[in-house]
Amino acid sequence: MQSVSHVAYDVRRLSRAGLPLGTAELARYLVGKTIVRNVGRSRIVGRIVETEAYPPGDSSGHAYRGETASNHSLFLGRGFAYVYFTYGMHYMLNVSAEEPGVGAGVLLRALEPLEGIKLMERRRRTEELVDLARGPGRLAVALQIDQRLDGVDLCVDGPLWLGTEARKTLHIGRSVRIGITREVDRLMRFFEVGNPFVSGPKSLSMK
DNA sequence: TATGCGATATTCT
DNA sequence: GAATATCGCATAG
Repeated sequence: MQSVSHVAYDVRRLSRAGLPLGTAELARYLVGKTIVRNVGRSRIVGRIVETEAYPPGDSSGHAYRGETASNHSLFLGRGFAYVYFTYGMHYMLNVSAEEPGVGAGVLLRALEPLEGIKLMERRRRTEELVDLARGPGRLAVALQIDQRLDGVDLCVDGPLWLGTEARKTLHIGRSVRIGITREVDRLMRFFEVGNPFVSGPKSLSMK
């Protein structure tokens, strides 16, 4: 029997012009879209099922205190990768939002694995499908993300890009964000309702 | 399902 | 020195 990881999905790159203006709008738009990681001759494809918006002026966002060497990618305009390292061991992958010169980003928090599942299993050291990319740290490991991908244009052919949806997206829910201590009440987290690959407590992902 | 803890490195105070 | 957009393992309910 053919393994799921060998199915080729017909996903095409999202164009920058097609990305909505506004950080929250982009975060919502990206739920159901795909992310494609080319590594060597193989590729990994995941369906984005959970995101968080960190809009301009939000004190929980990394761009809040202005542009620095480390958060530069958040200011490139929309559709670029912003990769950072936290908790001493985890990389996080964001998509920059807003116009060039304005710092904002969308954190990709969870994927539904579609293609390259064997590669993800190897990297994650587990064969538990729902755990491969559920949570931002796991997602980065599964996609082989590190600081070398910081600043990559996600709208051109290359090591990492955003793709069209592989299937219809049903209901998109909204909640507070996870793991932050400032601006905790803003409803800036988006997810596909009922999708088992969404991270966080179930109580946050009902609607 | 919830809560607690330790691991670990970069950034900011 | 403290905090951190987390994870995996432990234990309890």
